[in-house]
Amino acid sequence: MNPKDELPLALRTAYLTLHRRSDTEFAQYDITADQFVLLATLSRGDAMTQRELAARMPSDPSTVRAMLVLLEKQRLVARESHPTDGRARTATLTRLGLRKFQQVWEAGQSVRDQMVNSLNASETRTLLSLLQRVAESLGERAPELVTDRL
Amino acid sequence: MNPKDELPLALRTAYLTLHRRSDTEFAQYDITADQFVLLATLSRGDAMTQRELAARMPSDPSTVRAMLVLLEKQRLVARESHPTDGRARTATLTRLGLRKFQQVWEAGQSVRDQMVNSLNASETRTLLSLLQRVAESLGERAPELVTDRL
DNA sequence: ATATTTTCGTGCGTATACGCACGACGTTTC
DNA sequence: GAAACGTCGTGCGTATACGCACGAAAATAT
Repeated sequence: MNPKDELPLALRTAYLTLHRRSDTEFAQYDITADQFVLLATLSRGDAMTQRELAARMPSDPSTVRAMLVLLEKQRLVARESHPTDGRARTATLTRLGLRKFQQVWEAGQSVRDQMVNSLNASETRTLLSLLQRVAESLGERAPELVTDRL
Repeated sequence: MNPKDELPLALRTAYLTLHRRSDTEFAQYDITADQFVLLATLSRGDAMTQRELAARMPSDPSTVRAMLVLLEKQRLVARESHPTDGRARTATLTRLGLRKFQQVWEAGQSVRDQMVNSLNASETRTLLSLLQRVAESLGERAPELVTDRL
């Protein structure tokens, strides 16, 4: 078995393990791991359209909408109509949402610690960089048949 | 922002990107990326209990059950009662399921290629090894308060 | 200015991911 | 052998992940 062939499964395993671990850690704050990602994204650039938010997470716009509906019920985020674009709605953290995020960021510290406690600083940087490159190379459109001729 | 703090999001982004890419690639075979993982797991050790299958994927047993129900409808897997354990049911690839898996493995080649086309062989091995270590360190139980005393 | 095209959010359908509680069966203990 | 305990699969509930089709609004073309 080539390393190449194992890579997808290893990536899947690592992610799902992280996700489970995060979910259990955040459960005491009545928040899911994915909601944490959404809150974190909002906290680093408030008041963006749902689509922009989805692009940054990254996630599907319709998924983000469903999440926003739930988070809005909990008063953690607010959606307002966009000032200039009549189609769009912007999402922002409420004050409660910001507080919640700060709390949960603290709680997540233990997960991040546990995640890297088997890596040294240099390995952490390496892993980060390799993950980013993989995501980038996969993010590009599939190499479609050349259509220049048409 | 420390690399440590970005690592979880980078892992998430890389995995979700891979998952989306795989889903679109496998769609023409009427199969999802996760179903591919299940078939691949079965193909490397046929006739295991649902729980064993779940442990190897890795996934939740109840998730695996739902997937098996769907795959059984498509005649790709079969479930039989365990020969000795009256509780358990074993899952196996049908002949159709094996053929399907072989086809889809071919189709997945392009995804795996695209995934590593920005990495050289050494980097691929490094990434694989780092991912495995991260998964391992996260897989252990959360560092609970020591209970030796009790 | 009007017509075409693109973009935004919404709503619906399906598949995963997981937790939890239940009944059935196995294993262990006494 | 009977009772206690553990393990397997099932069924249900919730949250994500995504595709697709729709109407509304913006951007573009003519």
